[in-house]
Amino acid sequence: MYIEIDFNSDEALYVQLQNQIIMGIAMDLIREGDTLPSVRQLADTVGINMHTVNKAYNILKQEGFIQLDRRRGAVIAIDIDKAEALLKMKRQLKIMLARGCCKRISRQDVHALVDEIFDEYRKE
Amino acid sequence: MYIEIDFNSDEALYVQLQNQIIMGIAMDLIREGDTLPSVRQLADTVGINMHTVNKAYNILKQEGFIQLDRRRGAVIAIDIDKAEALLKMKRQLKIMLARGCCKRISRQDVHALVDEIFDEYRKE
DNA sequence: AATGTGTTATAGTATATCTAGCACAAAAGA
DNA sequence: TCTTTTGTGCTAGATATACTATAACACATT
Repeated sequence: MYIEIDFNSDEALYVQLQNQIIMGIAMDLIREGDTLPSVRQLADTVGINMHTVNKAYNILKQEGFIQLDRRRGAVIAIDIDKAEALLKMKRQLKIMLARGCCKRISRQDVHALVDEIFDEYRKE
Repeated sequence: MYIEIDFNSDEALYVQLQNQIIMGIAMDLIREGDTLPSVRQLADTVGINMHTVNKAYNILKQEGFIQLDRRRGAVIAIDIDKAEALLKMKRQLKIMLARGCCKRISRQDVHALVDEIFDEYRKE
């Protein structure tokens, strides 16, 4: 699994790390039980500071995507709190759809986008 | 149209202003041609600094939701660049759906959420 | 004993956010 | 005309966040 960082992005580095890892899980590039690189190793290969990686890992742990262990390092371990996840998604969708609505994006447009993206993710 | 600010939120004040105004447009509480309060007036009623309101207005202008005029103030004027809006939405959806996918949120769950939210917005 | 984990502490720099005050020109109202 | 209000531009300071840099710690593995 390759992780690419855009230093010119306005997104914080640790957020970019989070997103890449989460998308890696969704696309099945890494699975439950797989280990991520150590904080020092990932920091080296990406070219950023150890603490920035550590911050990303800690948030991922807090959000229930990985577990951190002194022996094994960072391990993919999804804590499925679907109700909580749905609430968060709804909050985000509310403002995203408001923006789209103003720009005349239809309900069908959104459904199409969702389907298109979902096709790249988990094949269940 | 009422605007409420949560000072305990982790969201920046100017972002909260943006979102409230955009949702106001989506819910048809304010329409094309309507004017928003002046920066000083809104700042007073909300209890924040003038420049914070000014920042929100300027971003809204840049994103094509309002026009700023010295005579009329801030006027709702949607610049419909649907293609651009779709691109932005897709970028956001990509990471949002990845998170949901990891938490076992199904395609149908998302469609239901989208419909539920859309019902509160523009009746076309 | 050496190495590799995550973890914590401290410090420094840079950027973002919010507030405050001032000045100016254009527009509106009395 | 006079006054007020408007958006705009500018500077400045306070606070928080982001990122980097070192260093050290506790634990497990080799």
